[in-house]
Amino acid sequence: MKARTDTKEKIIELGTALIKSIGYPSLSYQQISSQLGIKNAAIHYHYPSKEDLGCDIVSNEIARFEKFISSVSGLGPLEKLEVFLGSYRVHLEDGNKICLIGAGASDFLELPKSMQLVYTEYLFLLKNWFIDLLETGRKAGVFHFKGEPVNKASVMISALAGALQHARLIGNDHYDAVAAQLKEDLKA
Amino acid sequence: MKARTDTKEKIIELGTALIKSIGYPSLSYQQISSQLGIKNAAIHYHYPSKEDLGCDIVSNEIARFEKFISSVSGLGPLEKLEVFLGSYRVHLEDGNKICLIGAGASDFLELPKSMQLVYTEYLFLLKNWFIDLLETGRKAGVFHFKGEPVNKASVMISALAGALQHARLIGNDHYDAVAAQLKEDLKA
DNA sequence: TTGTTTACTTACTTATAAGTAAGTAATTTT
DNA sequence: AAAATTACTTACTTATAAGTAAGTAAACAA
Repeated sequence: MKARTDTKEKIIELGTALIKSIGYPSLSYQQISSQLGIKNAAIHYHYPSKEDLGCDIVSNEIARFEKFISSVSGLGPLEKLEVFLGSYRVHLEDGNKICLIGAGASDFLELPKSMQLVYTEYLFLLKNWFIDLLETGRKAGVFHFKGEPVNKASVMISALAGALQHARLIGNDHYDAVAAQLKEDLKA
Repeated sequence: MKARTDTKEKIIELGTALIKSIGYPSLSYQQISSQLGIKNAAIHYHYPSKEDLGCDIVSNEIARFEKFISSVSGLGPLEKLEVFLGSYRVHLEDGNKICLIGAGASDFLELPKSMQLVYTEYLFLLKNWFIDLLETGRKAGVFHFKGEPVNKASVMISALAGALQHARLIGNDHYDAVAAQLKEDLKA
């Protein structure tokens, strides 16, 4: 097996899971290589530096989110929100992970500039999608809230990211309570 | 200077700031000792292991929060909320720190059991204070919201913790937008 | 079928981390 | 004044981290 492998994809997949579990600074080539049954240098072959790997992990997650956006583009505001909430909740059952943005944000000051830039791009993308969702939903009479969509969107994305984290300390019910209250608050 | 020093207090203070900046796993004895002008072993004298230091930092923050609770006990619900929001916002101006619970939560799976337990105790304390605040405020007709106080409190503490983190990526305005919207949502 | 590229492994370097043992000087206690 | 305690420093150990240089075997291209 010297050509055509899926090692690079496996590195990204496992690297993503590890950052969501333990964060970028605690992520080591050792953990990836041992779990994939390869050597450290094999990772360096695909990603010369840890920074390269980190950037590709975030970029990959952006691409996945863009696919998500397309895939729900035909749905109504309420259904879009439900799908998003569901995909977000998966983190909890999958080893009490947190979302990638939350993980990147709490390690932000330790990240290389290149990673910071990609993370910022990712959060803007997410926030804008949410703003549009709330704006469209309100115009359609599906969502009800005070103030500007941008401010409500800010509350919702930060509450969901924070809830995943807090759930680690006090249990998954905390996340469900947050998600339920956010939906309740959007009703008439 | 061989007796009666305030080195231990300085270690706690700087250690707290460093955890809020870069997180517990990235915190090193080296950074503390160099900034305080002492040697690594001096920290080990006061805190034999990093785990001891970590636990004391969180315990110390709990004690500080308990003092905060007492200090605002005479205020009305709205004033209590304002003081809390203000003290929370300080993190932003102070080198884009995040709150200690948020920092601990995102590194939770890397922490020793002893630290996890103290963090859990801290979050329960904070959440319960918030629940009581919302419950009292609603009975007094100051706050208005749907659902149970516990759920609204969950949203608010997670939104604020998440907002401090997200502000690192997209600017401090994000936190202010979250704080403003949360207050707006509590009005009649 | 020879040469080149791909996808690695082996073996190494350098840096930094937590932690420890032994020594020391000032202070405090007896 | 002597003994003990406090608050360190010096010097060391062990572990783990990212990263690199050189070698190798399979696949593919010419």
